[in-house]
Amino acid sequence: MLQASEDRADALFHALADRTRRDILRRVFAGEHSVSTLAGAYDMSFAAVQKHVAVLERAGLLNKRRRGREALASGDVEAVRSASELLLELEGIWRGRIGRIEALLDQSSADDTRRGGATHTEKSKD
Amino acid sequence: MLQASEDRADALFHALADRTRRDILRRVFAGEHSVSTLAGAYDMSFAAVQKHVAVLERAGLLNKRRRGREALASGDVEAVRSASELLLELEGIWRGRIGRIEALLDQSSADDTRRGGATHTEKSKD
DNA sequence: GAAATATACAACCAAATGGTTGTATATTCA
DNA sequence: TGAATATACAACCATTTGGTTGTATATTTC
Repeated sequence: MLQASEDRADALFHALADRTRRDILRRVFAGEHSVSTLAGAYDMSFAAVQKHVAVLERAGLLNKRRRGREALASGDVEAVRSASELLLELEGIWRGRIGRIEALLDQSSADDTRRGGATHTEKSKD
Repeated sequence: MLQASEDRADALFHALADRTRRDILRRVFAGEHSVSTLAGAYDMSFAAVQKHVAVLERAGLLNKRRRGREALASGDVEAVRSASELLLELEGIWRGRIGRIEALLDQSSADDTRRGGATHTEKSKD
């Protein structure tokens, strides 16, 4: 489906909407950290932190690589840039790669929310 | 990090993490819309859309003004800018990491005695 | 004044979220 | 080899979320 783009936006912003996850992001953007190391930084169980890391990974905000028994996580700056572009797109500012996203959103918001989405590419049919 | 600041970030990203709310935002950034008009655009109850508008309003992403019996909503660019800055902060941390890596690579040939500091404003390579 | 319209909000419900503990499976180390 | 470590994941639980319907209150409009 073409709503994949909206699914991705949902996942991105949802992942960012938690302070623990944002803090994890700051750490993994500064450098690689194992899940254990990250878990040690918070007052919650290892499993809880592991779930936060999984949410971030599913949103594409971090990548994991394996080194022996540990999983090293590092931030993916491309996903952050995607989020930034989505914000610009909301304001109605279209530039760079956003033009490509536009075509997708144009259709997907019409499908997802019925009755045509709020695209700024005037298709006026009010 | 003040908790109020994190609360605000939570609210901002949470509000953005729903496709209906993002679609509402696109509309109210394009121009003022009454809650009724917005509600008419989606396949859900008026109350549901009203709640979405309330979430966006609490996050500061839109403002409402009263005109007679209707409430006109319009987007607040400042809130979107706040969200953008939060994302830029992450990118900035990432740039710092890249800067440190480059500094280390430089050092490996120079065999300098001095260890690099945490924050380097290095050239970005996009 | 009565009816229609626009908003607000409470109460309710199913599903998702953020946490927990427990178990299983690799991998490293003594 | 056996113990400790690192990860993964299932099952469970309380709270939040996104939707519903119903009711109340202004404001237009007829």
